[in-house]
Amino acid sequence: MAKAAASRPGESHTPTMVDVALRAGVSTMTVSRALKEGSRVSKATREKIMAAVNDLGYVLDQSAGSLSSRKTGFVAAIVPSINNSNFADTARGITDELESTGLQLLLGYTDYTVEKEEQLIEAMLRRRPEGIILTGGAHTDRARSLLKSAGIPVVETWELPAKPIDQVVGFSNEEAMGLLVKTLAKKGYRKFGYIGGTTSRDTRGSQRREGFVRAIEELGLPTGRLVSFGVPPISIEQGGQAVVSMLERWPDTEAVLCVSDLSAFGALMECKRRGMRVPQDIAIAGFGDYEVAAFCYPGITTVNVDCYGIGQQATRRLIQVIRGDEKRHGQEIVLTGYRVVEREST
Amino acid sequence: MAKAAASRPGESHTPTMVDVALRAGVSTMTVSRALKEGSRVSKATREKIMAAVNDLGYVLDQSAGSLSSRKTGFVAAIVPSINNSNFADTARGITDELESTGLQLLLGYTDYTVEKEEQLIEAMLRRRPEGIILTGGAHTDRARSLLKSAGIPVVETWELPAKPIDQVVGFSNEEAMGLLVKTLAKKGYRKFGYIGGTTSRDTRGSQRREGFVRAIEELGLPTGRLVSFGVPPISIEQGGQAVVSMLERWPDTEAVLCVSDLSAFGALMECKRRGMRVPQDIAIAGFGDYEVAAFCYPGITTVNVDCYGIGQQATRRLIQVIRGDEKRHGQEIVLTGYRVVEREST
DNA sequence: TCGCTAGGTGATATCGATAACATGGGGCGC
DNA sequence: GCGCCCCATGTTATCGATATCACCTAGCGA
Repeated sequence: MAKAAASRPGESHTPTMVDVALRAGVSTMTVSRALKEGSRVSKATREKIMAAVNDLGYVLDQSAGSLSSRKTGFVAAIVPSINNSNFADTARGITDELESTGLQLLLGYTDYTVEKEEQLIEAMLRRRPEGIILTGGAHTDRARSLLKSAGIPVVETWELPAKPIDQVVGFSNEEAMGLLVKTLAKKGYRKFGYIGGTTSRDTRGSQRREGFVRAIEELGLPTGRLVSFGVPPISIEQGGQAVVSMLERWPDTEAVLCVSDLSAFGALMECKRRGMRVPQDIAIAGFGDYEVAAFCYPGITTVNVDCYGIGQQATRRLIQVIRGDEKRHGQEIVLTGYRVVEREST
Repeated sequence: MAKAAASRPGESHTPTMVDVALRAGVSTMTVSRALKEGSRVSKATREKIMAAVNDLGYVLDQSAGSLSSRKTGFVAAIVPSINNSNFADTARGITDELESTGLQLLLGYTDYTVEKEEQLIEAMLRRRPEGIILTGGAHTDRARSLLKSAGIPVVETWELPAKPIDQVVGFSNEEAMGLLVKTLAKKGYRKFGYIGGTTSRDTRGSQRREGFVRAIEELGLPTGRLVSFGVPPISIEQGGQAVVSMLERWPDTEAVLCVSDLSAFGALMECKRRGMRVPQDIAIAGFGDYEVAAFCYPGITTVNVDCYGIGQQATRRLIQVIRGDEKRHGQEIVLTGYRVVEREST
């Protein structure tokens, strides 16, 4: 009766499945089945087991379960920052979509650097997730190689990487920003300025800038009005400072496009503070359709991207592969929609 | 040599520690030690092992490690919503503080309901976290009992629960809102209104309302101007709608206090949209010191609470107990600071 | 009546790592 | 020169669950 020692009365330890099995008078295998839905255990037995579980306050140990079943039930997701509401929305899309599946999320933030991303990927792979969702297509070589040998489905999001690792759920930031430029050009604006961060750390930001530059060139409009300000992610405050610098250098700028709604909002508030009329004196537009852009006054023209849907769809793709519903046909790409939302600021 | 079968050439499987050990010509125990810093392995051996690790692309399996060491390296944290920047800041405080410790975060959202919290607690306890951080002091009985029998340190945050489970890192929402009222009363405002959500789901919101009501009574000011609007968390948009309803019912209201900066911002923008002057026609204040409150125009008077610090300190308390640096003396309470930040809106 | 099927349950062997103890070889003090 | 101790490493026994296969008992058709 060596095993029974585990349930020696008076000993206070976290109960295991053996304790439950002994108390219910069944084998651990039956307990295991009773606790997993969809397996065949007679009603009477299941009730006995549930009673024992409640009496003992037993909680299944998934670490142990993962080891023998070789399935951890984890999904990893890596976003640049959770303090950015666009990515927080994506994270929520992921979480909501995972909820019914019993999979659990491991979430990490890169602070917009590929080095931190690599560290996170390595740390998370130690937990043997069954799939992983990344933001963007920029990764270190080592990260790529780690992911490759992990042998799990990978979904890159929020961009359309030139060299996808596996699946992609995203959109072209370049095109989206180009569409915004064209929409505003149609309204008659001619002298466009752009506000973004200084480095290429934020690849989506860089792509938007490229989209801006290219669209301006295609339309034959005055070029070169680019203000870089601050390390990405560029904040509300920096948006305000950047617009000042824009107006000092190019006072006749008619429309300012910003890398995100946060900087656009900062720019807008700074202009209001200085008594400028928006859009009469200057038009302002952002990117991302943050809540603040919709409800501030004047409302900010922006590009709505389906943040929540990106998370949701990325997760669905992952689940399909994990559940084996689908043969893997690599490098599948899901395009998510975007649309320009015109508001009072332009 | 049965074990050697695991490294049979040509077989493609995820390498285990046995594979590394064989390749490096040492035992798995030595590999295990080499991969854990702070254990004594000779330099030569460690290099051989690292070479084997790199050759094979080996990644440690922590599920297995957790099982034998009986330490999972997980810390669980449960917040109402990650889409609220106050809680996102707390989450970041937790993450940052965990970074150097090798502990990994399991993050979950309750959507402001105790039922969902209970589910999350149960799901997370299956992963055997070494500690858990909760938001607030409202929990179901079952949640309390699950936590008790889990035998891990618990930190409740963001409030001062009447009946703490274990440790607490937070502040009195009631007092903080009271301080805001008193500060504004000192400036001469007399007719105060309050905007908050409709239900008690958001316990911090309820506490702030109580703090408001009590302060108004203590000061002998006109009472009763309370507008409840929307299911918590109340959004920017709802703040705008609520202020309209406030002004319809009590047009002579001098100062409107909102449960959070988001609703305050919505109220402010709605007033601007209607051409009202803030603070001359109406003063507006919020709670939480969100980024938007600092940089909108006019800036919103608010109560700054140390969101990031709450996460940081909660994590520190947890780590101290986990690391055993400290004997447990239950129900320790850490008060975090708050301060009124006066801006242009009042 | 027999055998066959299927549902319910149990016995055993792992999953991949680490704790705990065992071992062996050198350095150092007296 | 002897003995002790410490460092580096190996051996063995788990950690707590589940996959797999075996087994048993009804129920049912031929």
